[in-house]
Amino acid sequence: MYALADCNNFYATCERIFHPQFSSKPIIVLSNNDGCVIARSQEAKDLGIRMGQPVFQCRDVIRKNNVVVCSSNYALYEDMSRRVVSSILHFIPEVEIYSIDEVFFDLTPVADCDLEIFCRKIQSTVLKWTGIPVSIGIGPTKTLAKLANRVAKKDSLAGSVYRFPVRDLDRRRVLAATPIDEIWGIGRQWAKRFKQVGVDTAWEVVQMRTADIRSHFNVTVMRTAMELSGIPCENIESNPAQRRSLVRSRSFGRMVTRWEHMSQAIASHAIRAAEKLRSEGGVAGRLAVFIQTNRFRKDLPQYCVSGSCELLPPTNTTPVILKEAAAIGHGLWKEGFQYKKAGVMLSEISFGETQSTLFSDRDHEHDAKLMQVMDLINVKMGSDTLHPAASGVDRRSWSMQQGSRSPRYTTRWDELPKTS
DNA sequence: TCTGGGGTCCTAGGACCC
DNA sequence: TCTGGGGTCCTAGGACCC
Repeated sequence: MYALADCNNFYATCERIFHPQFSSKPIIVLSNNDGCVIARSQEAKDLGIRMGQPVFQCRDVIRKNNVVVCSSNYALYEDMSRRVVSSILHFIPEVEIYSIDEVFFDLTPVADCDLEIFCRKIQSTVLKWTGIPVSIGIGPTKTLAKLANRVAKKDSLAGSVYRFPVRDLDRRRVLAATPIDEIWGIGRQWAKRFKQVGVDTAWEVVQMRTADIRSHFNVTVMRTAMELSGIPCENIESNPAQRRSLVRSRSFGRMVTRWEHMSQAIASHAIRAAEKLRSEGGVAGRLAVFIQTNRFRKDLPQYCVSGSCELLPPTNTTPVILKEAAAIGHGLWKEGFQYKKAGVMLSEISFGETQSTLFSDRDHEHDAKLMQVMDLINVKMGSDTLHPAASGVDRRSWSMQQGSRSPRYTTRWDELPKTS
């Protein structure tokens, strides 16, 4: 049996923990640049504020209902997430961290216990230790655990923990009550295709012949269908597969029209990407840079391009990546457009021993030492304490906007919560 | 005026090989 | 008039997830 623990309204809950005065108010958290709504408390959901909705579209609702608006604070959410996971690890030896607010685990080690009572114990402990309410779904496959989790959240009788039923009749009832587009792995496009062939619920998916699903869809959808009928196709991945690519990108706070600013932004993304790669001990064999205008401004000329180059030998050295990124970016740059976004992608990532090259003029030992010192200083004194000048000193003309970010209460000494 | 960021997997089609 | 069969590798694009 599998379980999925999912934090309720995670980002909104994190904000509330440190601002108890918001506990009864509707509260939303915005994406980077304060653009879209990416998390809502129950009260905000009840007001009809949609997930992913641009915030300017719901200004009226926000004003009329005194909705509390927060910029996103990932330093805080990531640290709270870590605390939730370590609380769960007190009960179960291995978990799969599926996302910042979801954890899968295998219940085989505790098969003798009453699984619901066991999960309720986890639930109450996480709440006590972190302040975060979690809902837990239990099922014979990950897809069914996910489905059970949805019931745990919606059904007030479930009390935040729900086990997918064993009896055929109950099984059928729960599956029939699950609309096609709420199944994990079935998004908008597949849901549309299912509806076209007259399939609207999870129960109807289970009734289909696998061969028919395979021919109408693909193997991913077929696996989902099998999981719905109780045949596991996915295991718990407690050792996450090593990453294959890494992206750092941001929309600009204001439109960028000068190469000077664009080059700073590209440099800054390249620096962050290389830093992240080093922190994981990888090297990249390919580098790509992209720049874009604002796709929502149909009235403005659009320009959306990317370029890439091989990194030989594969590297994680900032100056090397920086130099290549600047060259690619400069090749893409065209005057006369208003740019909205830029980013850097590292791919063909490998770990451990890598093939060297005969004709390199770089002193790799020296590079490694330099990067180590730079990373050490930035970890100790705060990120960006030491950085190449290419990313600029005054970044106001392109850096993102965050009107109301809460302090990084749990990860910065100078932002600790104060009591009086 | 204002619209996020970061990933994975699968498939089809083209280039190329013998 | 009539022009094969069987592979691999790479890339772009589409789907999904949070």
